[in-house]
Amino acid sequence: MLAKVMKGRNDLVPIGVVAQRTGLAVSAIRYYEERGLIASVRSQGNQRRFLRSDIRRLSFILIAQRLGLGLAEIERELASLPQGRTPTVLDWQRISRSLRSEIDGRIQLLTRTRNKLDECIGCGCLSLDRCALYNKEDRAGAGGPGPRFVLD
Amino acid sequence: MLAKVMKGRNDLVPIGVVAQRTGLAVSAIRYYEERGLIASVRSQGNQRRFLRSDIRRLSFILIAQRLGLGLAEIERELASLPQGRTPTVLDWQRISRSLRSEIDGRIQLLTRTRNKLDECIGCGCLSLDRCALYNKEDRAGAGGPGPRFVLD
DNA sequence: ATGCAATCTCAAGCTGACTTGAGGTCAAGC
DNA sequence: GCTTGACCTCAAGTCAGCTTGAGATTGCAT
Repeated sequence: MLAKVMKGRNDLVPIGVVAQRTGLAVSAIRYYEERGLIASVRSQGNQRRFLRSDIRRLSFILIAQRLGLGLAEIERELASLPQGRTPTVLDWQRISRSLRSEIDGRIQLLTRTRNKLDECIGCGCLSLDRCALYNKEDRAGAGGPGPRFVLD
Repeated sequence: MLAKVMKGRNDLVPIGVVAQRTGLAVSAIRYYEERGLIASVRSQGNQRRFLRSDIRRLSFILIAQRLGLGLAEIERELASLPQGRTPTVLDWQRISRSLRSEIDGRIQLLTRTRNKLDECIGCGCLSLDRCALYNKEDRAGAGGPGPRFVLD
C-alpha cells in the first residue's frame, strides 16, 4: 500500500486517471492525442500510459481554450514544450505570459467595442453604417469590391 | 435614373442588395431567413424581397455575433423586434443596452482570468490542476458536443 | 479462475453556422 | 429573341471539437 503511494511522481498513468485529474472525458484525451497535442506510450496490453506532466499540458490546453484559442493555435504554443520532457517553471512562465497578452488584447477589443456601443446608445443611432460600432474593419478582409456600406 | 434614385426609402430590395450592403453571402441571408431571424415577402417570380430595415436587423446580428452570441441567443434578443415593422430608436436602444451588459460580463470574466493568471506567473505555478485558474468545478456542466464558444 | 471495470480501435454522429453544387427560373440589356 | 446574371430549391458537404456505439481486449480484485 505504502509502496503504491511511494511509487512516486514519475510513473506512468492510465488514461482514466488523466481524465479524472483534468476533468476531461477519456474520448477527448484520445482525441487530443490523435491531434498530436499530447503523446503517450503503450503498456504491454496496448493501453495508453501518460506522463504526469501531460496532466499539466492538458490543463494548459483547457485554460487556453477558455480564452477562445483553437486547438491549432494551442498546438503552436505548445510546440515549444518538448514532449517527453517535464516542462520547467520557465517554460510555463513564458507560455503563460503569452496567454496573458492574448487576454489583454481581448479585453482591449471588448472595451473599445463597449465604448462604441455607448456612443450608439447615446445617439440612438439608427444608422449603424455611420456608427463606429459596425465598421467592417474586421470583416473587410473578405475581399469584397470597394467601400461597403452597411445599412441605409 | 433619377426616378430610380427617387424610388425612395420604403421599397423592397432583392437579396443581392442586402448581401452587398451587409457584406453577407447570399446563402447566409437565406440561412438566416430559414432560421427565422429575418423574414421576406416574395415577388411575382418567387424571388425574395426584403425591407430595408432588415439590413439593420442583419447588421445587429453581425455585431452580436462578434460578441460571441450564438444565433439562438440573438434570436431571443430580436424576438422583441417585430418583423415587418421598422424598429424604432427605442427598440435599438433597449437591445443595445442588453448587448452592453453582455460585453461588461465578458470583460469582467476576462479580467478575473487575467488576475488569476498573474498569480500563476508570479508563483511559477507548476500545478495548474490545483491552481485557481484551472478549476474543474467551473467547467462542470459546460459539456456537450459542438464547438466550444468564446469564453462561456 | 472469474468477473467486471477500464481500455482498445474504428466508424459514425452531432451542433453551429454556413457553403457548395446541381438543375432550373426570372429580369433586363442589346 | 437571346444571352447573361441574379435568383430559386433542395440536398449534401465542411470545419471544429468532440461524443457515442459496437465489438474486442486487458488488468486488477476476490
